Amino acid sequence: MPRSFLVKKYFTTKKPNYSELESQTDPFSAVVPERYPLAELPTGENGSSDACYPAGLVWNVGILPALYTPVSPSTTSAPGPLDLSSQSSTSSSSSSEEDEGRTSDPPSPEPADCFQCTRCRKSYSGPAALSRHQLTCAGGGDPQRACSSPAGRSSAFRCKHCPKEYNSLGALKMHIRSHTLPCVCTTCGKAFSRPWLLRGHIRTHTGERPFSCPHCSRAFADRSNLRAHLQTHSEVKKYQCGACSRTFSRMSLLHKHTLTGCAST
DNA sequence: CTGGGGATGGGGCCC
DNA sequence: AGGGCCCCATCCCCA
Repeated sequence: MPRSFLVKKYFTTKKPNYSELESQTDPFSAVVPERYPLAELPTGENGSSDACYPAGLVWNVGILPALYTPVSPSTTSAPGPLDLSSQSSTSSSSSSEEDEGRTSDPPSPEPADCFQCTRCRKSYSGPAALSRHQLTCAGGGDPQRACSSPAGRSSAFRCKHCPKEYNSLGALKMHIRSHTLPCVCTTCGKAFSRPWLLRGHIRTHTGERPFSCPHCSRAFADRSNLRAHLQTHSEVKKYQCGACSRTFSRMSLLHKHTLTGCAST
């Protein structure tokens, strides 16, 4: 089943009031227990502006139901592309090739994306999209691949915690959050790089499950998990074994299938 | 062993 | 320019 049921815009209303979550200089020292090791905290310019969660603030989950509406999938069931054999299982930073398989939207046989990044070779449909991409393009985020073009290589912004380099301060700041983990759960002290990650985590405490399956009674706290679940309702699943044509709801299952020995191989 | 759910991380894009 | 969201990917665990 294609994920044409995945309507892109579920949220028509605006988000939680993040002004509540303003600057806390060091949320970790008092809140985070030892069992949640944190990356080394940067001082000054990098750390302070990244804090998003004031000590003592507990998310008002009461506002969430109004913000998250259940998925209302379309009922289209045209079989989608299943050949995902080129997907990598190990790389979390998608390469340009992998990026083309990231979505199960029907592939355009002749991509209209004729604006190509000279660094990472990703294609975009318009100059604006390309321009936006190039603000943060570091060759896919992989330092090994970053801006290999001699002319294009600027690497003006380098993370001081790891080898990653970025071409914009904004991209670097976002990356640094993965080191500083400024968003701290006041319930358990676990820290996250982004507010929405924390929000999802807090649902594990509250039990809130705003994403309901339209085919059964199950509900999920996370949209991605609902999406994975919806695969289980589909007869033809997204990931197909190239050898035996058997389909799987998850790539990990397909991987297991191939590794443990597909009967057709 | 397989399939599925829970939880989480990160890049890209939209506003 | 930056915040926030979307989507994908992956790991872990359990039935």
